[in-house]
Amino acid sequence: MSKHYQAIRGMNDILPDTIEIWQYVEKRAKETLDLYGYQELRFPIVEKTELFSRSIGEVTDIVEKEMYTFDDRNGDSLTLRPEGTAGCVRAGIQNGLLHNQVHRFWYSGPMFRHERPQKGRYRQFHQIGVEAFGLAGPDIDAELILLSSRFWKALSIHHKLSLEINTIGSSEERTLYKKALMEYLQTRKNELDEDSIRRLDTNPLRILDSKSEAVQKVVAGAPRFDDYLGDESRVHFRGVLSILDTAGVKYSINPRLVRGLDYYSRTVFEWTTDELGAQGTVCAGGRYDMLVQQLGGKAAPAIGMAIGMERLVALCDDRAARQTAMAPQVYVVSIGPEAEQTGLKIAELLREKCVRVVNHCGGGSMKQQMKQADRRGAEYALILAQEEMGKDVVTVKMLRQKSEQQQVKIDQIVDFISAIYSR
RNA sequence: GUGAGUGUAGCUCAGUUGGUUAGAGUCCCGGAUUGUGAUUCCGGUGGUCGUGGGUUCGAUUCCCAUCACUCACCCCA
Repeated sequence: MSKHYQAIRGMNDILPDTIEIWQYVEKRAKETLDLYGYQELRFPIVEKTELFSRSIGEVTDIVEKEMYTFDDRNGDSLTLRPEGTAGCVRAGIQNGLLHNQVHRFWYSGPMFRHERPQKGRYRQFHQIGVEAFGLAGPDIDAELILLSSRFWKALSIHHKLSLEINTIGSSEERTLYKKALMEYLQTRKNELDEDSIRRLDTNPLRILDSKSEAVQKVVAGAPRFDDYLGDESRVHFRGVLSILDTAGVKYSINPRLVRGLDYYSRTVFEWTTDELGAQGTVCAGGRYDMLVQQLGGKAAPAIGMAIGMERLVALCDDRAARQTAMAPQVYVVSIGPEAEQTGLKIAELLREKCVRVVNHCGGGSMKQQMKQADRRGAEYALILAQEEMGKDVVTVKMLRQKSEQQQVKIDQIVDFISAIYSR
């Protein structure tokens, strides 16, 4: 046991049993994204380390201690992507897609962060990322939220999620506010807990969100971000909310909602659930108007969101997913070399007619083969053995309900079965 | 990185106040059913009790260390 190889901590195998739910979720995702005209994009899992440290922020936890970083053979520092936006923007710039253009993109795939695993948090996890470039108005912010909301409905988990939204203003407004906040907190430093004191230097905004009651008392008297918000940011935020109101999307404004990554500005939002323990954020996003320019492109407004697949899958009812499962329609049971050959031929002809057929391989008794047919969830067993070979027939047995099995001439069996499955 | 909990058959779990052959269900294989699955009945395969060390006449059980998993903190999707 201990000598067996084990998967890397926090990196999971997804087996056929649960892959059904993944495929169901992925299918609904693509359908929804198609409805809004978002185009899929694929880019590498590895990028230059600098791309991530510059875009995510040097002093964030992700960059400081969570990245899988290694040296390439030529000495370049490379990193397994901890999130998708940086790579997406890099790909967009490199291929000239973000120059005075409007684009709506999505992508999906694994991300890597070296964190202590727990429920809903893994070292290799999967995200669906959605990004829109070249649009500055509140309408695109709202569109992303509407899109996500429609996605939850498509998965029938709408009732399990609630939307929190906030604005964190422009980076100038945030810098001013951060300074005021830090000055205030310094004066009451002795009332803060250890975590909060550490955050004073790294991420003071996070202190607003502290779970400690004592810290919350301090926070209550802190300067309010609202007072630092400029007119443009204010109007933008109101614009987003008004579209959500018109569309009937419920939300709650959470003034303490702060995103962890440096590049966010203005609108930020999160869809959360209380069914997943401590990691309740299923989808989160926000605007990042400065990032494209910061990474060397021509300045372009942008907004994006990321959906955590593992968390989403955990929320989905697996019964819904199983309805789309692809059990074989026909299982071919054959005994003897002649029957095996005939069975193989019939299986191929049926596949020609788009019938899903599993051909029993490896021989064995009829009992064993029938057992496998049942196991695989097949609807029909086609039995070919000595008796059938002598009479040029195939025995057709319905496995999912009680009915008399019947024999069909070999030259008619393909039409017989494909007639059942043609609509 | 910090803390708590849990490691017994492929899987889900009992159990041993420290005592000689470690149990059940499930799965797999065989038989009842020499050509028929799912149900039922009978039998069988399968375990260095996570790993290493200590205490003891004797450790799966107690102690220490270590590894893994789980949950929470932190952080985040």
